[in-house]
Amino acid sequence: MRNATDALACLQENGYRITTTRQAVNDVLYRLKGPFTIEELSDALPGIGRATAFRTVRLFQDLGIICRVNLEDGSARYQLASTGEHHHHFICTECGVVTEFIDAHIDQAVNRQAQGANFELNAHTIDLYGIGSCCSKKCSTNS
Amino acid sequence: MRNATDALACLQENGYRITTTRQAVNDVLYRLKGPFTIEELSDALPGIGRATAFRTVRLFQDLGIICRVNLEDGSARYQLASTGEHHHHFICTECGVVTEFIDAHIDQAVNRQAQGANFELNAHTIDLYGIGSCCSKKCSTNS
DNA sequence: ATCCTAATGATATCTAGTATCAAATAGCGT
DNA sequence: ACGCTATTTGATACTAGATATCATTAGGAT
Repeated sequence: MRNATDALACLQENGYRITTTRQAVNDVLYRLKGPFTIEELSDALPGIGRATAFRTVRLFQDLGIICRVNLEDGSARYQLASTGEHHHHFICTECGVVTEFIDAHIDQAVNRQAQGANFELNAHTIDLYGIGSCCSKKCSTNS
Repeated sequence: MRNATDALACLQENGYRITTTRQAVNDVLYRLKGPFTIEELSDALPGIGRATAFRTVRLFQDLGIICRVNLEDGSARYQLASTGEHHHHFICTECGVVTEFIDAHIDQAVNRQAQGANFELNAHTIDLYGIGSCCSKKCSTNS
């Protein structure tokens, strides 16, 4: 899911209408880039109702255009699925920025653990919380 | 945190009073065993107010007596922290049972990944979703 | 251009969780 | 055992995040 038009094509392919609302949401997605709450998205789209913001986010999520990030406290953020692929998250607890990463070693270790426990693995989430490079400069005095 | 009385001792050690309410909550915790929502806990304790159920769960969580499990959909469940230690979760998407596990290999890989990305890691959560041994027998026909 | 269905927005509602505050009570000193 | 005081509790109201309802709007096939 690279280009802004891909999302629209994806809508069409799946039998959903390309409405001005969905185009507007899509535009904002590609402008925001970072993780956003639905409130933020809704604020960025004054003409669009809250319910529709939620509906559209859910639709885009179902279509794999955006992915949900669960924060430590249970609150949700969303962002463009930069890769449609499987990935994990660095979540900066200072500024909330979420960075995706892929790590084959971790995935291997996870798969081995699941096999060893006779667990039929369908999905897994790995979220790392801490201070990212985005904020570490400011925090050079801690610990 | 093995015995039901340990939780009460833990309360006392931390300067919290051992009230009948907290004892009742503690009893239910040890009876429920599996992961529960606060509503379920509240239902199991008719005499105890909703607000107190939430308060007590939070307190027990802060004391490490129970741990919070974030489900895929963002909803929260709680269960006895079988180890006070760092651990991860197998979450059975059939029956909702959560099993804890410890895996040094995964933790190592996570730490390496964080170091490589110049990310000051404070915490991480790893949740595996799939069919556990609790349910795999019933599902022997799938895939 | 017309028509039908999907999508939208306003609103009400729901759920999870927190704040408030008066009443109850744990547990201390005596 | 008794009383005192700070902690805890329950009822209630409230907030935030999200969904249901439903009349209106608009996409897009014809």
